[in-house]
Amino acid sequence: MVRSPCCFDSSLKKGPWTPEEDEKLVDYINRNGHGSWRTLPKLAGLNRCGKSCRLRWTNYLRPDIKRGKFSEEEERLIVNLHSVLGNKWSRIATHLPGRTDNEIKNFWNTHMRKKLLQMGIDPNTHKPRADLNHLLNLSALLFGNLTSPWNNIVKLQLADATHLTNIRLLHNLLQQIMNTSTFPGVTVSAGTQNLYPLEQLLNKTATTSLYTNEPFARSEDLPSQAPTIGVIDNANLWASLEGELLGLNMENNNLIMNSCCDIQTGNPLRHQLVPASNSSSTGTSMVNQMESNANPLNDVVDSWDKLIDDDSFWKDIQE
DNA sequence: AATATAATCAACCGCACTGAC
DNA sequence: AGTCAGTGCGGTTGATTATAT
Repeated sequence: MVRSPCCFDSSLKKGPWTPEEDEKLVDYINRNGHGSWRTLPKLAGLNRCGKSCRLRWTNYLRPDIKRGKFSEEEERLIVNLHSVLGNKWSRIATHLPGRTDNEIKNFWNTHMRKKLLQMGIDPNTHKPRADLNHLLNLSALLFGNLTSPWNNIVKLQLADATHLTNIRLLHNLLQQIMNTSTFPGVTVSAGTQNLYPLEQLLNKTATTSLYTNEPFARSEDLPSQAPTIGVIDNANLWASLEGELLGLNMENNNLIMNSCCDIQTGNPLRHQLVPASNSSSTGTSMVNQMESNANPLNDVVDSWDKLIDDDSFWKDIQE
């Protein structure tokens, strides 16, 4: 189509609006409504193109605009919405009363992108960052070791797990590991058996028995299940896995993640998060237990989507 | 205090979409 | 069905402000 001629009219003013111009625009719209944006500037006595007037009004002068810092709740909502809708700023804005698409876009590009990157999350895909260097750096967060190949349980210990970011990094790291049968950039010794991915990461060598003589972990061999995925049953420790992902605080200082895996496929069968003081236990309390043929950590990531308890939101994304 | 660099965000540009004719 | 005006949207720019050196 032919572009609006006002865009080429060099006699029209551009750049920042003066208070006088703002006043003229607000006065006019309050008295008459905006009507046709193209004709508005002339009627309002403004030497601007209609587009500029519309932008100024919708992004700045509208009376219902909420200004100031984004709340944590708004931040969470933006991340969740963005994970589903992508860069659909105007649609995201419909879920944040008083915020404009432009404001949300700016906020995303200047704050949230950076924040997610620091958390090890790709802001475009909302999945763990794939670059190897980052993942290798994460390994520095992990200490402890691989133990008990015989009972097929891998233990990780995370120092100072009070730091939410570390927990998220751990989740993301594990997801990356579970999705990777051959860890990128790490030499795998010749032979028919893959190294257990976690061991590759930590540059340890697998014992033969882990891969050849070990019975598969079977669900019936494992402790009984907690009924709901993601719910940890000790409220004093942790409200829920979902809550953790959305920023609730953890109060314990050390966690053990027990990960029971199918030794043939490497797929995790379930995970337990238990405080370090209970590390000797493989019991069922204080536990996030999962059983799934799919990667349960995918469920963790997917749960972000499910956290939006808003009918209009779901209607929106089904469109 | 002066300067350089980074962060912020209002505003612009141009393409896409919609509805009237 | 095609054209066009009006409007919406998302990416980008660049002026301003904040922070670091």
